[in-house]
Amino acid sequence: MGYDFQTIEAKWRAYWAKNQAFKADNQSDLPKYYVLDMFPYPSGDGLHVGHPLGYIASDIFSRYKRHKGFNVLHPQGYDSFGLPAEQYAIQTGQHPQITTETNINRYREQLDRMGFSFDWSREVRTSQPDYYKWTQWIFLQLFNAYYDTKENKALPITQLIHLFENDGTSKVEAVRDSDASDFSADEWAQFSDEQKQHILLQYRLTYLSDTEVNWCPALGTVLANDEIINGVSERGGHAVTKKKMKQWSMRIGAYAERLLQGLETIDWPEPLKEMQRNWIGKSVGASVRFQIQNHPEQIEVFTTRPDTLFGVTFMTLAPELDLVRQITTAEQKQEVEEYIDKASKRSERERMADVKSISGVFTGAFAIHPLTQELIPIWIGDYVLAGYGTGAVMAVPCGDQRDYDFAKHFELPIKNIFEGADIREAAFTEKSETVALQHSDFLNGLTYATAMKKVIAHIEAKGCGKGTINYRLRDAIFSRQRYWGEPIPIYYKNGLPQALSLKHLPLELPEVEQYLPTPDGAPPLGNATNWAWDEKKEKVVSNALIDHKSVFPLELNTMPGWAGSSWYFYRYMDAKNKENFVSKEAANYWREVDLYLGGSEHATGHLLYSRFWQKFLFDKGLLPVEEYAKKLINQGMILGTSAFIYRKTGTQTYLSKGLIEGETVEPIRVHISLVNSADELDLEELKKWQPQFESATFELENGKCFVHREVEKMSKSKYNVVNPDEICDTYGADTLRMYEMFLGPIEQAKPWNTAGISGVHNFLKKYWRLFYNEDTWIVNENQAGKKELKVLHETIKKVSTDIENFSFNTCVSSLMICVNELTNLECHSKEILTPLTLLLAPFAPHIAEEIWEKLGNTSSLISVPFPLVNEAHLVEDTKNYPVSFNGKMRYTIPLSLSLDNQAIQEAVLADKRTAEYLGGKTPKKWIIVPNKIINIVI
RNA sequence: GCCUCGGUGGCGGAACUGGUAGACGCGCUGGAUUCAAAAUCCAGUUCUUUCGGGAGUGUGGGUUCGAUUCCCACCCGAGGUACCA
Repeated sequence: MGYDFQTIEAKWRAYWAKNQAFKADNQSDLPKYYVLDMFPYPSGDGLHVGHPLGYIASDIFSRYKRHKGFNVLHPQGYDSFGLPAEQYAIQTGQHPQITTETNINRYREQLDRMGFSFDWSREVRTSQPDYYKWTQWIFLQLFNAYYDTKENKALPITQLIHLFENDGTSKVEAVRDSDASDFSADEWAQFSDEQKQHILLQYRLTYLSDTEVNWCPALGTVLANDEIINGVSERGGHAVTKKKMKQWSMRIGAYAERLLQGLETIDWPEPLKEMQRNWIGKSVGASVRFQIQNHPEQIEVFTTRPDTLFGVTFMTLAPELDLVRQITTAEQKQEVEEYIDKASKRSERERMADVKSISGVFTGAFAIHPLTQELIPIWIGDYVLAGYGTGAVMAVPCGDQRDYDFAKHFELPIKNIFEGADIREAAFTEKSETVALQHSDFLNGLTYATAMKKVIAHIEAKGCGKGTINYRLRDAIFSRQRYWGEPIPIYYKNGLPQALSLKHLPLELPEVEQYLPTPDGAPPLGNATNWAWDEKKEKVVSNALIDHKSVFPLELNTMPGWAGSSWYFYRYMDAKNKENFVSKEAANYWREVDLYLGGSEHATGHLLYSRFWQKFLFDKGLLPVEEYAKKLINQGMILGTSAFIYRKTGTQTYLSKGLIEGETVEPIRVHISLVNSADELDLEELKKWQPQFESATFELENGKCFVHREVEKMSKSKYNVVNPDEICDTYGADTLRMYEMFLGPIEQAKPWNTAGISGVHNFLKKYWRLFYNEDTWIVNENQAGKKELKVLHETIKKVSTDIENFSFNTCVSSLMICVNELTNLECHSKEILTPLTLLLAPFAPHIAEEIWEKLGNTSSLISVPFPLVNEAHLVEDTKNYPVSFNGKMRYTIPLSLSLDNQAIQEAVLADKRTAEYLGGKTPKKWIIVPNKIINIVI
């Protein structure tokens, strides 16, 4: 009997399912261990080979932990709201619910096939009402909370109202909108209900604000930055403009400091923490206010270098600031308008990437320097971004390189305030303690640190500024003009948002005819006819009934993708709970995720947002810990090979790869299944694939259209996914599992190729032959010899430490070496093979179970203890000469010997080969690395 | 541009804390077995060479008795860059 993986795998899959072998209990005497994967988005292409990489690793670890005697929680679910299902719906009219369900079923089949030890009784789907009920509930918790900076935590909004009633804003220390103003208790009492609501909105942790979106009029939809190439839409190449919209935001900024501090308490990869730190971008400095000449407004700037305040020779504003139009003089108006228009067509990313071209326009207005009263010209320039700080900078060309370049380019004055610094070629950007300030009034002669202190004290005393900490982190926009997302549980009364309450949830997604925005630009939910809130009946009713007395319009935006994924790990603990998002008992038992596995591409998205929600829910006393994942491992991405054709800019003409010389083109991805191995594109299939290609024209090479290939992240949206099914058919799931681990270190990104898969499959066949010779079971009861025991225990040691260190690729190598050696030793002793099977179990569970049963065990091996190393079997043979000569001047000493340097020198000198090498000379120098190596230098 | 990671044979990769670079697997070459093939097993396989040796871990410098490993500058690839998930 050969290694019949199909039969074996089917058998054990059925066995595990029937026995619910991986169901975790919320009560146990065993220590708990929670292993979490980032749940997949169920795309239409099915699971691709990149998904399992992390899932296999976490499964190996879960299985290992079970063998080590832990109560392991290893759940799985689906992040099932998202853009692709919606786009598919727009194209085909198919309800995303149906698409999603089909995709999930396919995913489940594929996941089951790979032998993952998931506890499916705890499955969650973010798009299911009984799940998003709680996502909506968390939204309401945020809506009903504000951030108190004195207590440094979120508090109920009712408490804030209380403070307002007693003392107005005088005793309030809270995070709020920058345009919020102060009032007294009397004033508060006299405000109308609407005014009060409006004020509270400036404090709530989720609030409404005006923000910009990418609007594509031709497609009639909002686009993600991802869907835009070279400023036009990826689909169809239409123009994209910026459009202002009232949107929900989340005050993540309130948690900036705690998100930063919390990183110190968790075992996450240092590079990932660094990315989050940089994303939060804390900088210490000062904000300074400049009065605009002949104008009531002031410009507030944030600077990390207030010590250079006397070096300011101009100011630069982001072109999109409203203020720009207000202050621009009549003479400059046209030039400024043109510049604003030009800048609005460039994405923020383009603007940041482009440091070479310097552009800007003078507004004609002047600011007054708060200390010298000098007039300072106000410019606009697109190197200043509206989103960072206040969108305005005080330019100090002698101390900042970008200001310097700007000044040189437009021949603006540069005032050197650094004594002895050479600024003929470049700015002096050092925070120097040796170079003193000059031409800086009361700061003259001071260096960085002291000047900073003194100038901040001075501007604070003068009331024109103060020392501040600024964070690069921006509040998170929470509205999406999409259909396939969680409805926001809000309705509008007199234009002000009103929250639903828990008993009204879930607020279920309404049916719509069209998944696109309405013709007048409202989000897709604007197409719903049953989307109004009857305050009296407390239910959703027809839009026709809206009377603005008791029936009101509901919110039309939905939540972003990250909403549902920001708390799902707690739902797994208690997935069926109808009363609570998670019960106290379940949360207190599992507490937190012990090991979280997922890609680093989520570093500043999901992994930051979920930490924010966690801290908020912790503040509310709803969760036991402030950080939800103790340890995190980033599995590297599996990269795919994408295919591109080129679209002539501004046309519907597509070019074959070889014809792009001298043309302005955008590369457009096409699905890799439409391309053959010679990189030739099937145009007929392409036209069927997406409507934009139906009427397009193609320029071909010898009648063929060739694609350009590029290696990048494997992703549905890049149309480059490879499916694991075929490999499971040909080689089996165990081979796929081991192969993906064998490919290389788990954290490293790697392009997918199947070239080496037969090696791993051969290993499993060879492993099988340790137990079977043709049809004969050849395991014997013989005692194992010294050599065999050494091989086994070396492998146990290596495999255990490697699993603990998540070094699964070297683990597989060790198992291969072990099996080779046992084959050479012709060892079939049960004493060796029984523990060896346990070493294999986490990696190739199906074959391990099968052999385990054949070895005469009556119960499944899932809960069998992992073998322990017996050091006694590892001892080296010490009869050899203590040092061995390798032909040059190097000697090595066996690891097991511990000699002091003196003894080593004596032993080496006693060796006759040494005498030969030295040829009568005396060693000049000894280099001795204990237990490793000796060099003799003559 | 900025932040993060990576670059070692024909290929995926190994090398623990600075100590014999290339473990393990693929591929390739030769052999055994076979009527033959598949499968399996054995040997070889960084490059170069006048067979003494010489060169070699993206490039160029540096530190060190010794560098894939540490430092500096650069080149190339990947991820993220705030509405893909």
